[in-house]
Amino acid sequence: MSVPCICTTLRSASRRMIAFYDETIAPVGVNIAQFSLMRSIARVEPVTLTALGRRVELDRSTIGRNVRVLEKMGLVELGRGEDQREATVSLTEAGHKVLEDGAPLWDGAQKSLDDRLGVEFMRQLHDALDSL
Amino acid sequence: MSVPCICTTLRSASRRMIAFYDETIAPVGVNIAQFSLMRSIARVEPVTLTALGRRVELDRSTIGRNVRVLEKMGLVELGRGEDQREATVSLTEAGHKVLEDGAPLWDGAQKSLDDRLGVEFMRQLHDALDSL
DNA sequence: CCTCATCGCGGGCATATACCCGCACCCATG
DNA sequence: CATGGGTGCGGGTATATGCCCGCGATGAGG
Repeated sequence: MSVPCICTTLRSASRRMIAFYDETIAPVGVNIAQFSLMRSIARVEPVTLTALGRRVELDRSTIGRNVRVLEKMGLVELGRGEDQREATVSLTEAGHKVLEDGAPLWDGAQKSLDDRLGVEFMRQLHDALDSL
Repeated sequence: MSVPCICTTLRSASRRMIAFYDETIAPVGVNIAQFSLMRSIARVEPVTLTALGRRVELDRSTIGRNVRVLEKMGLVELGRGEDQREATVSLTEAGHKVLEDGAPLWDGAQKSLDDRLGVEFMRQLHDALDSL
């Protein structure tokens, strides 16, 4: 009866981890969701909102809104694809700089978790979460 | 380099699991966050917002807002504690009914995951997430 | 009995996220 | 070349969540 469902446990763990990573990455001025999205953009820029959404498994409208916040921060710029319907996103120089500066912080967070819980454990957890 | 951090993986898994549970529990008219919160309330009602927040590790203001949504839905009712500052929450009859009706759905979701991934795997995953 | 630090809340602000609607654009078919 | 189905987006709506500020209630000291 008192056993919470895996969903609740997962949500809770997710919130804790987000807080941890947000704090870690804060010095460069973005949160982990933004940093993560920017990393995804960097891999395929320029990319349309829909394509990006499919890659990161987020609703297109979510991508659109999150990207607009990054645009206001001057970290990404929007453009037009050949297809006039498409809106494309690319990182600005400032955006690339944020990724560069954030990388060591991000690595540090990852490493501190690996140290605390073990690389093998983290790898297995990673695989387990992907299989859900 | 292409290895996403555990945080991203966790957030992604969390979103998928929320979608799955939301769909499962939808017939009773609430989402998994609300259902989960109501289960927590049921265990200790009546309870103050702050105390509830501490129990479920959510910010008090988040609790307040989420509870107000449930109140508008007629599933919980707010009251005053002896301490005039305190706002207390309890489930209404309708609220208890939702928990009752939702329980088998919730169990079904849990079971389908256990069947697909194995009880032992789920237990380990659960423990792993709690340790984060 | 009167401060003053503390505590509990509501409300403001910002982001993340999903779903739905309507508009504009593209292209294959007739 | 005209039309209609499909596609990409923006905007509206709603929930979840955190942080911060200010107000009112409490209670420990003086």
